[in-house]
Parts: sequence; C-alpha cells; structure tokens
Amino acid sequence: MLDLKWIRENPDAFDVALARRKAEPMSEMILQMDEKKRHLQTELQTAQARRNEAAKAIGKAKASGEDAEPLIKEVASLKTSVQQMEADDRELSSQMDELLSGIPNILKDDVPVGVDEADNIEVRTFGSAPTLDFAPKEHYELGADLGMMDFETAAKLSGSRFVVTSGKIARLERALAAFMIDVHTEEKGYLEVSPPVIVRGNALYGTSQLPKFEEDLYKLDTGSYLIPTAEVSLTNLVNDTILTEAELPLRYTAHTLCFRSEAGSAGKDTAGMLRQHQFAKVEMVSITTPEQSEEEHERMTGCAEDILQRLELSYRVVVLCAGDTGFGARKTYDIEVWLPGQDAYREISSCSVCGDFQARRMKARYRPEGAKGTRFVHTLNGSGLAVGRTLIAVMENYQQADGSILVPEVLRPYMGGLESISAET
RNA sequence: GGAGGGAUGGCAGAGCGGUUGAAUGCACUGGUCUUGAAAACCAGCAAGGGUGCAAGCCCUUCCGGGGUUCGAAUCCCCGUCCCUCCGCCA
Repeated sequence: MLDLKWIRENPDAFDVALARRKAEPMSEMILQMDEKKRHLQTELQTAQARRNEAAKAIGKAKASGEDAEPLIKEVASLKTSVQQMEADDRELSSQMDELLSGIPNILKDDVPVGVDEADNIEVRTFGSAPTLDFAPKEHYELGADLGMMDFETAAKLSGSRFVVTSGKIARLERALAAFMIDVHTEEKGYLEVSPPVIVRGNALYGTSQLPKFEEDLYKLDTGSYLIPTAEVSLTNLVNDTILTEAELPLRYTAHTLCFRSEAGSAGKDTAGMLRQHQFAKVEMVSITTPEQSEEEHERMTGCAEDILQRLELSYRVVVLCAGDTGFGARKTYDIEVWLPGQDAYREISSCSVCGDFQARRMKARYRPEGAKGTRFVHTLNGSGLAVGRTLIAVMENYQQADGSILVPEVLRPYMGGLESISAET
C-alpha cells in the first residue's frame, strides 16, 4: 500500500513510477477522489463539531433547568445528515483502500528498465560450472535411476507437480534444510521460527498476496489459505504491532512447506521437481527501520549466497528489471544456481526489500528513539534457500559418471557421515 | 459437535448511561537527587485523520457494523476474532 499523502504531494513522480511498472497514470483520478473525500470529511467534521457542542449544551441546560427543546431539535436534524455523511465517508474510504491496495510498490531508482527476465542484469557470479567428462543428467533422471525419486506414484497420489522422494535423497533434502537453518541461526543472527502454514486472508493481505493474486493460492473451505511462502507467516509476526527502535532489526528464519497452485504456469517446467505445488523452503525475513533496510537487503542476499558458497555451488546474482519485480517489492535480487543437467542458471532464491509497503498494510510500526510518534517499519524477505531446488542443484552438480551423487562436505555431518549416494545406499 | 466467558491505550488492567480519551500499575521520555548508576521523588506520555506557514484548532477511535437515547466504552441486535469446560481426535 502506498502512502496517499506521498501521492498527493508527488503526483508526477507517482505516475512515473507507475509507468515503470507499465501501468497507466492514476494520479489525476486518485487526487480527484482524495479531494472529494477530504471535502466531505471537512464538512462532516464541522457538522459533528456542532452536534457535539449542542449535545453538551443540552446537558448544561437540563442541569440548570433551562429549556433545551430547541437544541434537542437541532441535534435531531443534524443526526440524519451526519449519519449520511458518515456512510458516504466510509464508502469513499473503502473505495480508496481498494484502489490503493491494488497498486504495486514504487521501484527503487536503481532498478533497471525492462519488461521480463531477459532484461535482468547480472550483478556478480560465483564459482564455475563443474567440469564433467560425461554428459550430465537432469536431476529427475538421476533420482529415478537411484530409485529415490518417483513422479508416477506422486501423480497417482496427488496429481501433477508432485514428487515422492525416498531413502538418501529424502534425507539429503532434510539435511539441506537443517544445514541452512543452522547457518542462519548460529552465524547470521536469525531467530528460528516454526510458524503455521495455514493463515487467514488478513495475513495474505498484509504481505500483498491478496487481494490481487488469490488464484495462485490454495484456499481451504474454512476460508483460510495455505501459505505460498513463509514470508507470509514470518512478516505477519509484526502485524498490528508497535515496536521499539531498540528491538530492530528483527530477523526471522523458518523451514516450512510452501503451496502454490501454479495457475498460469501450465506447461512450464513440467519435468522434475523444479516447479511443484508443494515444496520446502527456508525463508528469511527482516523487520528494520527505514534507514537500515537497504543495507539489510545486501546482507540478506549475502546470507543466501553464503549457503551456496559453502555447498560449493556456482551461481550468479541478478537484479530484477522493472517488469520482472514483484508487486510488493521495491527491488529484488534473484540468485540463480548453475544446473549442469539443464545447462542453465535457475532461480534458487529471491531477496526483496519492500520498504514500508507491507508495513502500511499490516500497520506494523515502531517508535523512533528521541522522536515523537510512530513510523512504519521496513520489511524484507528472501529465500535462504528454496530447499527443493537446492536438492536439484546438489544432485546435478555432484553427479558422477556412474550415476552416484557425492555428498557435499558440509552436509556429511547431517547425513551420518555418508560421502556418496548410490543405488545401494 | 455441545455449553459458557471475553475483546478497553506499547503491555497489564479498572470502568458498566453523563466533561471518561478513558483510573491504576508497568514500560517509555524529561527533571531532581547521586562521583556515576540504581532506587526514590516530580512531571510528561494513545493512535489515526482534517485544517493551518506555524502555534494551534477540530474530528474519529474503548474489535467491526447497526440500533436505543438529548447523551454509550457502558444497554440491545448482527458480524469477526479470542478463550474456558465437555465430547471427539493427532
């Protein structure tokens, strides 16, 4: 949600910002509506003030035995018009809210121009693709050959875009998640959280998945939803709270399942477990002051990268262009890991800074030290990392000519010392 | 599934028809005291919005909506959420 006051004061900047998102200018319409609302509000408040004044006078008149009848009549007549104006005011406010809640966040100035992922700009790279003296396989071939990855049975159980993993591959995924959480909590200062994966619409509104992207979500018949990312649960931890400056930044991490309907991605990445309806992800969320958020964004991205570096996986960081940046984000770094089987970089993490966009929706504020009042916090979220995709990356990068998979050094303690996964393990 | 209880300021918690935007405590801010700190004492301290250059003035808000009333945090109705007990169940 954008700040109406900011739009009012910077209508041209607002329209420019919309244009970067390929949206039509809206300032004129919004300002008109705002003008109308404020005019009504002023009128309403004048009437309310008079009503309050008269009501008090009635009390006094009655107490002193004077005739209160004319005042009572006046209040009665004011009452209907006040009620009407109140109703109009509510109507206008909810219209305004609806409109504002559908407008995407303002991009930061340094977000590159562009329409889709082809226009994203590489920021840095790490490592290099492993040199294999054989033709690398894709993860699902490797998994099937090991007998530890079964898409057919999953389809029978659950339909397309599901997988059943088993044995050491299942354990490898669990090991990855545990490793990531341990790094974030023990070295990076994140607090481990085990949150609900079922949330109310209100929480999804706060992080701006709702109202615009309901079709991407799984909705239960209780009216609640399965989370598409733990960003929802973690960020909403501060929903409707006023924090003190001293407690910021807050850093949360969680290992959860995520659920996405993948509406609109039919035919995309259908093979393997790259794009599933259900997947595990380790998420990072930071709640900061406005002054801290930019630096925190770099830091968070670094935390995600560190996981890949320790796994000795090659990756590159790209900054998303305007057209590819999500609705609620001001700026996003994607981390793309090298997949030998696909001969391509694929997204494995996405780290976004949202400014006060989500905070305003959630009413998440803090009291600045030495200043009056409250300010909205800034929120950030990033994957650290998508566990399923990390599993893919490990399998493809650590595959051997005989179809076995070496276990990365840092994961061995989590695998009971196992050094290699083969059909026999 | 059955039966009840509740939703008040950052937090806890009074108020149950009339200057109550709201007692009290904690937290927080400033001051006194102190070598410094703590303690103690004094004072201040809700949020959101309108208007104004500003100081200020005004409005709204005691979960949301509607009603009763000259007047509602307080009474009535509807909704949302939370909790307790019983039943069922992991």
